[in-house]
Amino acid sequence: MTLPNFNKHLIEKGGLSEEEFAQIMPFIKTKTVKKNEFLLKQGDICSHSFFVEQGVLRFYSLNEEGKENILQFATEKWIVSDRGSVFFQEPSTYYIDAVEDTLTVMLDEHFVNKVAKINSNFRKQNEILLQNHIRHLYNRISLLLGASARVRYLEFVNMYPDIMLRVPQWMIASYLGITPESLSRVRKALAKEHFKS
Amino acid sequence: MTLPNFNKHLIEKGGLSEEEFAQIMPFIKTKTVKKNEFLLKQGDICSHSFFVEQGVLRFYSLNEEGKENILQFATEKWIVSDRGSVFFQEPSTYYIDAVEDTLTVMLDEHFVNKVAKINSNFRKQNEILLQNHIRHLYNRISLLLGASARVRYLEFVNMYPDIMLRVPQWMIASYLGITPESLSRVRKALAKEHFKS
DNA sequence: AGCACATCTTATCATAGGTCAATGCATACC
DNA sequence: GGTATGCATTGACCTATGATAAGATGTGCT
Repeated sequence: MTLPNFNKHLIEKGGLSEEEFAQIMPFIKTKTVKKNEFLLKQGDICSHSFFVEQGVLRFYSLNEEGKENILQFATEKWIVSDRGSVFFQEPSTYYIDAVEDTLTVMLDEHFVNKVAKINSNFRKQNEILLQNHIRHLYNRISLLLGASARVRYLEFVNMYPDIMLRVPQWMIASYLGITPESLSRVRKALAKEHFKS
Repeated sequence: MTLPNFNKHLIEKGGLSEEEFAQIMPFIKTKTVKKNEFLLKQGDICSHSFFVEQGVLRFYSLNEEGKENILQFATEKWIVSDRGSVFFQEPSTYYIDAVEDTLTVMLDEHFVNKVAKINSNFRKQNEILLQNHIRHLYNRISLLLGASARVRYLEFVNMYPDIMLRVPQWMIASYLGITPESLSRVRKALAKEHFKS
């Protein structure tokens, strides 16, 4: 099995050489999930992070009334995980399932350490990704605190034009914290304005 | 100058011994900010993280219309920072100022490395804090996506009863993503219900 | 081809929360 | 002691978004 995206990621973002990547390959496991199948359910202990080699995943929680709140999408070269659950070995309160048939690379809690032994830069590179992740989360919180549905949508389209095209609209609505109907209205209004000008 | 909270934090959460802590002390710098003074403004490069020894800080952004969105409060033993700005040495888009007169310990980007040299567990402990932080952010996003003002307020009170008592109500409203008037109404409704029962 | 099911749209109505303005309290300041 | 300032509350009104329900469109499955 060849994993071109995983390879690229570790080389470009992880700072590894081709040879170092080859050393890692024997240890890695992959997992395929079909559309709508789960990688993680509430109550499970999340034993791995999932690198998306090909496909789309979603990471979400359910509130008391059963409403889904989508926290994150992941397309190629993204990593999703309930980090808390992996790290602390506690039951997760989240779900991960596949939006499309997806091929993932399973990364266990020792993955970073193992790779760092091969190339010590990797730890640093990994920290960069973590810090960037936190930045994104702060940015997302800012938007949720202060911006209208319309602005949130525009930001989303701007930030993730690719995801726009691959996930159904009602999931985007969930990611934005609005109903599908509201998103439909927002889009209609935007289309109208655009047409006028 | 003695820093009992900083001491406790590094020993209890960082896993250091008293002796190791003593080794660190010579390198640390503190900074005092009066109420309403700034530690960071938009456009600055955030050169330090700030550990709160005594007092309360707030971390916020301003949107285009000048509305403040409070991302975080920090009381004793918390660390605030625009991590992205510290890490990547880029201008921040955030503000940090003092809600009360506050004594902080300034931690530069090498702090973790320096301490890790003295006690190698520290890196791990630090990662635990980071992971916990991410967990909190996810939880916050879930609430903002799916919960009413009332539920968000109740969660806040439950999670941070101490902060409740130390910051003005309009700041809590900002943290919750609602107006002070709305928060006042939510509180009124809750008080009424409580009285009935 | 035809049916079942998903998704998206549209319309109507309901409501949480925003906006604006006035009032009442504290507390700091002169 | 009096005045100014910041904060919380309240009321009247408004608006964005939610809820519900009914089509419209599309797409996979048999």
